[in-house]
Amino acid sequence: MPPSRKSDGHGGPPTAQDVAVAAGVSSATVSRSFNNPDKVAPLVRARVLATAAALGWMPHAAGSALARGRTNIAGAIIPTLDNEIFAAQIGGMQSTFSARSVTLLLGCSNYDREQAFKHAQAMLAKGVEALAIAGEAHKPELFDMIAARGVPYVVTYSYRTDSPHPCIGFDNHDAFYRMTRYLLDRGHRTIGLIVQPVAGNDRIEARVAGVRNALADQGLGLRPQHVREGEWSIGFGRESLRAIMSGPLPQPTAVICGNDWLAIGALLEARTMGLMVPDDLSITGFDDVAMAAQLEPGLTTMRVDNARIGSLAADYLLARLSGETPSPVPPLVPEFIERGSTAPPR
Amino acid sequence: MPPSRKSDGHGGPPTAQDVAVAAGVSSATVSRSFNNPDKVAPLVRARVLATAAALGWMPHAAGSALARGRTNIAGAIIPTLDNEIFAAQIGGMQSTFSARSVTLLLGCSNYDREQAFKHAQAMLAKGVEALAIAGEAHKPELFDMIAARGVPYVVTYSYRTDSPHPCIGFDNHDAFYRMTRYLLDRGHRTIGLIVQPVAGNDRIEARVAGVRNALADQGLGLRPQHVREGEWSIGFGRESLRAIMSGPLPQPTAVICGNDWLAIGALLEARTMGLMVPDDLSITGFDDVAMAAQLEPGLTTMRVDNARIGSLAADYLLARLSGETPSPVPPLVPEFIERGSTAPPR
DNA sequence: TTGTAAGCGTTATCAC
DNA sequence: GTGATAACGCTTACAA
Repeated sequence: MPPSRKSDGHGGPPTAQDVAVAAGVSSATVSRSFNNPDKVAPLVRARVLATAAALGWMPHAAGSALARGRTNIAGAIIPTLDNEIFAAQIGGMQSTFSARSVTLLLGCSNYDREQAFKHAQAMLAKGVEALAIAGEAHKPELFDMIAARGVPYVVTYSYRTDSPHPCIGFDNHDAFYRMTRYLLDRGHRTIGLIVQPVAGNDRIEARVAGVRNALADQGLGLRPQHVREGEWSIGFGRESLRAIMSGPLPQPTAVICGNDWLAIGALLEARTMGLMVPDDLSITGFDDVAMAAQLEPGLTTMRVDNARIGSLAADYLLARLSGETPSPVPPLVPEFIERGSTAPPR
Repeated sequence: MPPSRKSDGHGGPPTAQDVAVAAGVSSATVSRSFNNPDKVAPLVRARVLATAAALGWMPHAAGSALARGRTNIAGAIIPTLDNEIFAAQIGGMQSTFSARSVTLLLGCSNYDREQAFKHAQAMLAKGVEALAIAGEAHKPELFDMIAARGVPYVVTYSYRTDSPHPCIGFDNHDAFYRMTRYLLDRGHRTIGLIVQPVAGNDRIEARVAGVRNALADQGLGLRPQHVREGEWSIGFGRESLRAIMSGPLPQPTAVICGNDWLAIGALLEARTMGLMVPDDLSITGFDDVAMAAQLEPGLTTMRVDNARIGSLAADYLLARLSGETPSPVPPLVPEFIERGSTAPPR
């Protein structure tokens, strides 16, 4: 039988008080032995530590949170873990926080503002001391609530120079502007676009705007029949490419995809349709998933260090928690990766 | 300026006491208005709710945890979010917990027992009321500690009928036994194996044992030069297949892979080497990732509903928390998916 | 129906 | 160097 059950008078896990009586000291000394080791006689401390270990005591966080006014809990709200970019971000954040013994509360909004708000509320009630939130397309009440509690926060994945929020991420508009410019520079004039749902997703909105603006700068535009919006999946990529390439003329000589999975679908479908990539059609993705380099031809795409976004966010928040006023984190710059799926049009 | 800052006497977020004075009631009534609405006069309650909303009050979880002895926090420990199967599990768990307003604390062990133990310790200190732990290959102290605190827990992903732990997952041994039998039944006699690192991973260990036992039942075995163990990645799959197929004769007519990414690597490398799949070589995977169906030929694999593992685990733990003694959850059965990457040997 | 008051487990401020 | 003791914010008998 484990020593901590029933061996004390009151069931449940042992308290500092239990340790105190067992060690023949006061509960204050128990607390000090752990939090202010220098202020307690070495011998006494050794005894306290030993009995604490014997009883399997660990300080109950709720009590200490109340007394200290600190919880050592941070929260992260992301749309979904199904997307590996968010999974990687959480992984990076988790490990950075964990190194400073901050535990991470996780909430997934499923791209729903209401759920995101609920999670934020629950987390603030749990006393999170810092909050990382993916994207800035949220209910204003969410940010009001955070501000009202004075909890440091960051918005991840978005980055606009004129954003009212501290951002850690990259400029989605700029990334897709660059990608579009790359294609324009190679001579493409008719370009298609396959993207994730725009509604309530400021990152995708920015990407689409980036494409449109790059085209507009050359006096060009997207034809409606060349634009497809839907769930990011290989399947939707395939279906969209077929729709675009079997629609009315003129057909695009290049298709920009909102992420690699859409692009991989497009690439595979192009192959199925007997189109030569990149000669008949250039295709670009985003994220540089492992598969992007393995296809034949390889996928031209852009890479972002997602885990780094997470750890940068954690670093920033940790700095805020230690009272510092960290300088704004400069935007990450997605790395352009040119592979075989792009070329000048025939 | 938000109403909750400085408008009260003491800085920081408003407390139930602040709401109480503002509404002209006692703090007990504030608490009741939220937790026992029937026990308070409708008019008073309305007033309390209104002022609480006006002040932006929400109960501080640490206080209520202390008073109630309940935290409404659960913890999950997984190896890594980089693997989509764990990400999916956490997603399912998160959403089920969240529907019952339990928030989820996340810890990633990076396949390191020590880290897993540390996370468990930190989580217990935070007062998690339930714990889900991936796999059962952990320090015994971890389970002792959990038992000492009387916290309900489940082991996910593993399933052995004789496990001392409540398990929610599938029988890894059985799954790979079946897969091997499938190949044997089709006439394969020399089979290769490419798997993830076995050390400290009971699931992979079980998979390897499943393959070996199915072979042994036919008086066969794995030749050392046909077995490769390393990080799961397309790259390692490629490299391993090349090593196996360019090694000494006899070469295997089928290669079993520990997951789909290894198998996809093997498939691509086989193509590069000019081997015909499935005629020259059969290849199998595990997980049924989206890409598995898209390759040419499609990958024969097995599918597990990972999100379901997460939500079943959450359901089980929630039941335990409401004092029930849920009957053991039967093992999930991975669905066998036959595609073009397997055939009888030439 | 409502208020009073006693905890919950910890830490911090005092005295000693 | 150590021990009382008073918070911390909330819930819940128990009284009124």
